[in-house]
Amino acid sequence: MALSLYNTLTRAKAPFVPVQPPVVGVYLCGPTVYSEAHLGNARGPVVFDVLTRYLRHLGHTVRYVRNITDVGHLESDADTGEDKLAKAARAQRLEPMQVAQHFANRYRAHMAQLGCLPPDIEPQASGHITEQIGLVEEIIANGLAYEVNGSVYFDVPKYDAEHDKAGRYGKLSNRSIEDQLAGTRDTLAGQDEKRSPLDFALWKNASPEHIMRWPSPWGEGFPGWHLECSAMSRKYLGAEFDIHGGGLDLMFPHHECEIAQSQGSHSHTDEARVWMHNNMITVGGAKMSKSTGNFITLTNLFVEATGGLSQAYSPMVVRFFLLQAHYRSPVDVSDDALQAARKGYRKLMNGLRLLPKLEAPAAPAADGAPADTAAGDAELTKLTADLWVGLDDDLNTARSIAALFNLLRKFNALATAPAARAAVSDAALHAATAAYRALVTDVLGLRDEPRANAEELLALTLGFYSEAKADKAYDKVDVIRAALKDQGIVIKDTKAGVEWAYSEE
RNA sequence: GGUGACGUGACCGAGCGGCUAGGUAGAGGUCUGCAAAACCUCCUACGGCGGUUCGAAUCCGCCCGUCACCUCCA
Repeated sequence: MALSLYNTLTRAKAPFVPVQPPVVGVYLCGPTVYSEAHLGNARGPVVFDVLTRYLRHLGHTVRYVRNITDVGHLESDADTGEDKLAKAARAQRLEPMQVAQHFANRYRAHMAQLGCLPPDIEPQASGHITEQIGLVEEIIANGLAYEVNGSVYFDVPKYDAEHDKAGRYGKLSNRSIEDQLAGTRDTLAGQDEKRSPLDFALWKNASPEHIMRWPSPWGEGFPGWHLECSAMSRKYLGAEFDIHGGGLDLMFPHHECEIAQSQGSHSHTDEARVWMHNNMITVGGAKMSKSTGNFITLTNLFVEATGGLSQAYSPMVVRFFLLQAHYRSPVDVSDDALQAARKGYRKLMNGLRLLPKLEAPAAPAADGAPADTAAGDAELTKLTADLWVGLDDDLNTARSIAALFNLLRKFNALATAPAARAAVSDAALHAATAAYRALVTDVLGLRDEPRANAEELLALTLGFYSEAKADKAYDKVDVIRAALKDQGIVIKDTKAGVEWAYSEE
């Protein structure tokens, strides 16, 4: 079976076929780095981390691009038109880039904790002003944008009329411009400069107090809301690449505008063949969102009981929790759900620890006769094949995880019952253990999080050492000394008692 | 108002017309110095009302309820 993905553009699942095999280009809309990331911000990166891992597992060469937005988006409710980064910078008396760097560092650290491999390219909007200006010029050259007072706007109605065939404005989110005109609010600053309320800014003129500004053919200003992703994805992945991802809340207007910019530039493409959108994380049934204050930051979640939860939850538990649901379903966070995820995750890790034991060759039968393993092997092979069915079906990690538990039950039975072990061949079992390990660690990206405290284990060992010494059981004493020395630890018998130090050898 | 989701057993969560989802919790059992883990068995389901069909959690209609987007947002 082959990988199928749900494409928002077509509203259907289709087998995934690379535009230019063997390379697969994947772009994920990254964070705006002006504040702490919350749990909701983690879902997309985790989902697309699994996607890129799985594509690589399938043999594709992936170029995974995830941007950092460090050119602040405008605050919707700020009458000054101040952007988020500038606002955060002013509040903390810092350079905007200092704010961006700080939160970008924290974001990367959090993503690493969550087991997300770093993207291959992590472009920053501020480093691609030239490309963005170039894109605006292309759109102007095509007659689909106009300048007013140093700002440039995309002409949505004109674009929509001209692109009847290539795809009207609203093709991604399934909206018509008529509907949108009926429901438009006109509260945004600079609205009066637009020819149509649907038009969106490609370039904004910077007011004198605006700190983040760059020179352009239209004067000093800063790029529009949606421009960076179009410019940077094209630079690093080409005018038409494979997969563009992001949260469902980015579908409109962000991704819709990206497509319009791409179609309206010299690219004339939908930017990506496949558009994928992960659903939202909710708390108490309501979407997690910075602006409403309804969120749990990753920092808090990882280290303390927060947001009504009974305890902190480790990054791997959180990752497992997210993957236990399908990415297009909403996920509600609750203490009960996280508790269940914690136990399930540990069960899976115990399975990982069981594998080496299973990989030992089967003991030969007492009578020397070869065992009949046909039935046992068939069952094992079926359980193993089932592991990938879910992932192939639009990255249904929930189903693959269910299959893992089914295989794990079999593993546990084999590990405790010699008769059952004899009923399967080494080859079939090895294939199964290899698949389990590959799915858990390589594709789902779940790793063991040791919970034991090394210092406490050491203290326990030193207790046994002291007892053995008191008993003059020097054979035990020597064993403990030697074992700890292998770990780089030396035991020191001092007048004050037993102590330890790092071996300096 | 427009667009789009969703409502599954105590909790979470798969399911895309017939065939065990899975995890957690609960009950009983095997094992066990105690305990844990593991294994076996069991227990609560498909919001409501109609319709299509030999057969529906799964398709259609209506109703009730929840949510998201239409403004920055993963």
